[in-house]
Amino acid sequence: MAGARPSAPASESELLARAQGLAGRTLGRIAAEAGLEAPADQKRMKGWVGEIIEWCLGADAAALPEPDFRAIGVELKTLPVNSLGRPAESTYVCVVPLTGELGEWKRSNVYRKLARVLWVPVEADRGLPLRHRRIGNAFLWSPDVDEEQALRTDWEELTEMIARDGLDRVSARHGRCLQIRPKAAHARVLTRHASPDGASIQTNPRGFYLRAKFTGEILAALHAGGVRP
DNA sequence: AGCTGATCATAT
DNA sequence: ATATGATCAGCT
Repeated sequence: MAGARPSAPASESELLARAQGLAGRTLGRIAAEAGLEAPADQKRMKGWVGEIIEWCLGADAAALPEPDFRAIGVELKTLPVNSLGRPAESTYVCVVPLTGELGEWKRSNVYRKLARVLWVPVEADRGLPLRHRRIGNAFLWSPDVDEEQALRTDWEELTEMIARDGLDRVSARHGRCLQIRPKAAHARVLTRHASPDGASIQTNPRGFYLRAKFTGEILAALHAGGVRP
């Protein structure tokens, strides 16, 4: 790498200022500053956008089950947006725990991951090469009361459904803002899961995802001048 | 066009 | 295999 990785930000305002400093720049440009080149094969480097932004901002918890910015407890999420500025994809949150207790909402990984998020919109039209994609205006977010209620309701319903009917009865069609979808290298990857009757079975790992409709509403509230906590 | 199920890269 | 980072691809 040509450039040195920035140190971790010491505060939310420092992180936000850094992230907003990326607005309008292309991924090719910030990659060059890190001594990298944007991959030509964007179909294979699915996580590259998130990783380069993490690098630029000094995230220090990569590949750990913790917030990206450990000291200040902030999670970084890039938000792929189309030419209209609307989210083009769902947002992965975390894996669905398949063993152990159900727990309660406020102790769930979903709640903890989403408690404080730095959203970084990035252009993501499929025909646009990675190096030409521009970064948008980053913003800090926590769920407001309505959003948290909606997330909590989905989480509790999905969790109860798994316990009552089994994971294999839960599809991506369930959940208004939070959904469950496969999360693995491929469909043959299996992990252990306790079925409702107590038997241990093998199943494809799943993840919690935010629907694009939900993240789109977060963006819309911003543009409407909504005040956020 | 939107959505669901499947998939790709990397680190531990 | 499990977790991180996500987007792809095909069907409705």
